[in-house]
Amino acid sequence: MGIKVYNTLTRRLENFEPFEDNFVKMYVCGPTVQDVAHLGHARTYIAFDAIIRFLEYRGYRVFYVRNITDVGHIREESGRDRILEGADREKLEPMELVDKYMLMFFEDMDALKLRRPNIQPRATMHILDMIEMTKSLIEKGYAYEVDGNVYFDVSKFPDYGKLSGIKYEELIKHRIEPDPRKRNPADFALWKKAEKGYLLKWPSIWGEGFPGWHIECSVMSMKYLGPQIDIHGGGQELILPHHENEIAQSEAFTGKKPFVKYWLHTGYLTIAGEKMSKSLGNFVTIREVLKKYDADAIRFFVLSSHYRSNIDYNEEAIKRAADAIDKIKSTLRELYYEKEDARAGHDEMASNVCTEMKRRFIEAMEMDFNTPEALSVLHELIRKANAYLSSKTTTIAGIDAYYNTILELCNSIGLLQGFKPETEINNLTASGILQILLNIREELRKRGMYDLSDRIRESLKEVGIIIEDTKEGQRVRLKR
RNA sequence: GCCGGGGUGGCCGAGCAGCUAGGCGGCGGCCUGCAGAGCCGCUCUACUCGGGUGCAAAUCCCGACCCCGGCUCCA
Repeated sequence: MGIKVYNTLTRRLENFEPFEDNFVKMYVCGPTVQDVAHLGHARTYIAFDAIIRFLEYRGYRVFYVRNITDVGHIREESGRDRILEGADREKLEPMELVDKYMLMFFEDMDALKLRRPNIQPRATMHILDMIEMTKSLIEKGYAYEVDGNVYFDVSKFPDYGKLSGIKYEELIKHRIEPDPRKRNPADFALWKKAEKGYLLKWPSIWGEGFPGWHIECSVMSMKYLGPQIDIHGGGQELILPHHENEIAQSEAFTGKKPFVKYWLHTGYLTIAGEKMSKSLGNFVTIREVLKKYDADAIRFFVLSSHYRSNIDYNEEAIKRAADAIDKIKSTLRELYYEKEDARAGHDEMASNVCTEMKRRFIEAMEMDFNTPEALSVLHELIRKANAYLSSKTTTIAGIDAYYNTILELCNSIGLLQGFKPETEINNLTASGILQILLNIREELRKRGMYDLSDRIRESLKEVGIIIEDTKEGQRVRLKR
């Protein structure tokens, strides 16, 4: 059937067909590393991670670039630079600050078990490329220099607004006072002159300065992926002006359209209904959440909404996600245990159920990566697997079918990476002392000395080891 | 002001013309020494409001109301 994606550029669902067969060139806008990453960042990068993994699961090869923005960008209303503000705040050199938070960002991404990008280029390592591109845009007549600043002339690019749908009349009536040196209020900076005393600056033919915000993504995308790419992603707030400007610069520079075939944008992570953001101060950092919930729980939470919708973060929602993950693990564990007692032979029923569930899961994911629907199929599969276990008519083939299908589908969107009940269990039972306790407890239960056997169960629970009594004997697992 | 995206059962959240979404919570039953886990059933024909077009509308059209976001740094 093939994958369909919603393209912000056309505002409709399109068949996904990369420029080159099964090779996908993908760029996602990375963070400005001036502070600790929060759950809003996690939302976007997890969503794209699931998309990438699913594409790979379906046989695509994905070359993934995500940048690091380590050049400060001036906030027009305050005239201040975010990285310099951070450096002031923490009494660090600007590059020292950037290094610190970049490394922390990498740690967070790893802790969330995200597939690493093939390249994570830093803006500061591409200043020369940005200067070159800016020069070329001036030569081609798309940009002009005034007093050490270079602006892109929006009037020279008639396609401007095609991504965001903004109209020219709207564009020129800005809400904040535009720089009077611009020819047109809609023009945006490619290069800014550094005022005296400004720390982050580089020499150029226009004098000392620093690049405009948008140029870095154009440069790094084209440098590592070529003039035209398949997918460019980011949060919805980047559509205008960031992505709109990227299109203008890049297409003006190469003359090739489209710069990006499919534009994908994620919804916001909200908290109490409002967008989580640095400036509102209503953020929760990734590492804070990771102290209480693991990567799977956070991922499940994110994927239980569609990537284009907003998700509201609250304790209850993430708790539910963590419970859902536990439930899946518990079923996998049961399947693992049951395999020992299962009969040999074929199991057409089980295998048919698994094939059908897998088909429906893939179908949901192929429809613009509908993870909530895919997860509902996964839930159904779990329920069917549990019912199968209850039926007591299990075969090794049937157990394998359920076990492998569940794990395969989870892995296809990055859930339960590396999960192995056998190692989890072996590690536990490998402990000789635990085994002795279990043996004693079994004996006590045979003799009906439940007060003592329950005490052992309770005490082990206190140290994080859960014992569950079943007809087949005691089962052990670790508390979350 | 202009431009987007929304309003679905107690809560979360898919569906976007006809076919049980799913989860959580609650209730009842089964299983169990108890606990846990699980199974079965019910809660559940719910879709902001008012018109309209269809044999048929949560889904399409028109009009209200409300929420969130972009137009300023932002994933």
